[in-house]
Amino acid sequence: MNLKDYQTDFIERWGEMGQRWGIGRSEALVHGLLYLAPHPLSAEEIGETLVMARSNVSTSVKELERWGLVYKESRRGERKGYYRAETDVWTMAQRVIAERKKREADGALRSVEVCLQAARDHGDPHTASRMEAMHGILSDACRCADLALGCRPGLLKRAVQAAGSFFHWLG
Amino acid sequence: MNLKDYQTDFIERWGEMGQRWGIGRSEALVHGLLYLAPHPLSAEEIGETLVMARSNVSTSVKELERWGLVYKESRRGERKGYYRAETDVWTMAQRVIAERKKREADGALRSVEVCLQAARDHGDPHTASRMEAMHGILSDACRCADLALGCRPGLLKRAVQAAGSFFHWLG
DNA sequence: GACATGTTTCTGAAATTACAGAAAATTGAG
DNA sequence: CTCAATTTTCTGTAATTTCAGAAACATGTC
Repeated sequence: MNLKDYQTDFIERWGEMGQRWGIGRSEALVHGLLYLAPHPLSAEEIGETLVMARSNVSTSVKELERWGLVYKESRRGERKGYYRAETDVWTMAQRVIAERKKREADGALRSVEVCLQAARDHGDPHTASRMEAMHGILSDACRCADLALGCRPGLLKRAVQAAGSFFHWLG
Repeated sequence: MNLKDYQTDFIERWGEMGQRWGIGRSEALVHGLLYLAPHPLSAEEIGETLVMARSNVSTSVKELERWGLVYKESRRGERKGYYRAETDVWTMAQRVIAERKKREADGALRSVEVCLQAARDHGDPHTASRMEAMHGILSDACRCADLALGCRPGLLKRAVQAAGSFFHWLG
């Protein structure tokens, strides 16, 4: 695929940002390209366009499929796979929230639970109370994330926009 | 400082988790220790307890101070500095939100704005519309974060807990 | 001023991660 | 089944990141 300068620019910046969002650089580049592409692209096209090894493209699209940010399409009479990005940004947001909750909150919550139990068993109220506080906020955050994940993207959008507008209105 | 096994366990798990939250491993270890510690600790005590070079402790506490997760205290008649962690978990949450918004959202928003302008200037409506969608959700997310950052920790707590309870009540 | 204590910056080594290319496996067509 | 087109896994190298220790820098005491 032939990219304009400003598209290349977007994709590269997206690659940078992706790393901060917990997506690998290569994956983010592929995602950026597919997000802009008007048609699904084959692995070969992706690799050529981004000057990236095929193996790397393969790993990246697979990971993006796991996130739910990219879909593979097959065309009859062709064995080549074509990839397209999820283009609904609120659905994308849910996919990212889901993945990050799993990585960042669920694990932490379980760890704190284990340690909290140990602190209680050893009769250490100070340590236990610190851990309780941490446990409390982590489980609140998880419930909040589940709330965002349990609704249709359109509802999430309205909720977030309502909250934002309210804030804007406050000053 | 002498740690119990379950405290060491917590600190190590915290070190692991911290990395996923955008805090370096060493920094997270130091933070975990200070969060559990009943008294402020000196750099030396921190280094000894965690078996970590002084230089590393210095860098870590400085970075944690920058996040607003750790405070330095001086005692009169002593030149040694003592460090204590912020222990209010909702204040901690705000500090983390603030830092991550800065890293993850603000930069992305500016990048997308630049690219969107370029796409419009080149008369490319498809690319522009994709970028507009992305710009929209990023600015909504920023407003939402500002909402969480602009209130006292107690209010944030109530809001998040209310949202969570509502979800819980839904099933 | 000289000295001691505590802190920060610099530097290089070790560990980790990212990725291109090669090799292996899979899949569909005929 | 056989062959060729794709995809995936494996492997070694390059780049990045992390961090201990050394050196430089501050700060306070006498």
